[in-house]
Amino acid sequence: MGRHSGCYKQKVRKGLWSPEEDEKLMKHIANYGHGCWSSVPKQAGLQRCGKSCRLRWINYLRPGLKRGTFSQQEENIIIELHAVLGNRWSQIAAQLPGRTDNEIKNLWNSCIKKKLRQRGIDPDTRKHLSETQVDEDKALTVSDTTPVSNEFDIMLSYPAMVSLAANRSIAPNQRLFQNPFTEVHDVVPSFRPCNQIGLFPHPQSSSCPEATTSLSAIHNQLLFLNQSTMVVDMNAGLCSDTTSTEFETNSCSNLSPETSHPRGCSSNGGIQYSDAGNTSNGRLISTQSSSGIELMSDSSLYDSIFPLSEDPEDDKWPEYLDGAFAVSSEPKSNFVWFLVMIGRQNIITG
DNA sequence: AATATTTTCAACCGCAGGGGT
DNA sequence: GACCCCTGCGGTTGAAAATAT
Repeated sequence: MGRHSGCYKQKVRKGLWSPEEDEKLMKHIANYGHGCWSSVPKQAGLQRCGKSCRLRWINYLRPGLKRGTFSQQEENIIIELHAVLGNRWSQIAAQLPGRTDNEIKNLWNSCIKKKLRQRGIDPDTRKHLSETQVDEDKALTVSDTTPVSNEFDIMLSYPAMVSLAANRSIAPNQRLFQNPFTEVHDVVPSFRPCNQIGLFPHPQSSSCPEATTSLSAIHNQLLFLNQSTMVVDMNAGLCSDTTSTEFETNSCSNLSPETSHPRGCSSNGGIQYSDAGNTSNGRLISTQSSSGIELMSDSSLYDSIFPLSEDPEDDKWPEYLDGAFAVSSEPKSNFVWFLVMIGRQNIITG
């Protein structure tokens, strides 16, 4: 099972692609499409295996690919999504149009990991590194004295916001996006990331405070979100009849429950959860199977996430969140928005 | 300017799942 | 159910480029 053919059957070129090879591949796909990748090299006159052609196309030749360095916002999104999805690069890439999973993986391994360590965060466990560990990392990269941007600081605390939202321990008019390692004690004294949630343990808050209320459905969702058992149909987005464009183009402050909440959607809205047995080797298995856990038994997920609120203050919530998700031109995925709205929901109902 | 070291990133590799037979 | 083929994913490698000495 699984042994890919082609590369073993004949002598194939390896290594970097020449411009001539690129041209052949592009011409072939432009004329005939890729069809079955295993037959592409032969048809295109390339001495490569189909797998190599596919990779070259996806990672380099495919139209619509962004080139160049990642923007700060893109980095932020990657950090957020990695906090929830882990090394599911393809799913992260699906939220960043024009970026490939390979690119994102490389960025994470070469750049973001380093930055996180320099901020005292273990990129793998998301736990705070000991002082000595931080010192070691800094010593290893002593040449890199560039201060981390404010935006980066802000986004480092985003997972904490999600965690915080789950604990319902912050009032709407409090600043949400603090650097958890420098300002949190002064500005948001009630900030208590909970290890039970586990997204962003505060260095001085190793124990989870007692639950202020019984676990809400949303809290449960957050627990799910933080586990490898989450299954999200990224392609479906949040709602079949609500395009991502709607989120991308609407100013957050204009988002009212009536006009923008995707009411009338199917109850799962493209998001399913499965039990732990539905993952394999850390991979997600998208499933509609009946074994999936239905999140809300008597109301839709959307009713929970996007409640009809009587409080006009509620609709200002997106404004509070703008600090982290500068609205506007940057693509804002439904999934990222989903995370934001989970936080919003908890605060509203908290 | 030459060399050593580090970083970046394109590409490879092996594995797993899906679909067809 | 077993086998084969194909695609897709994530970890890893290693050459090229950048930077330091």
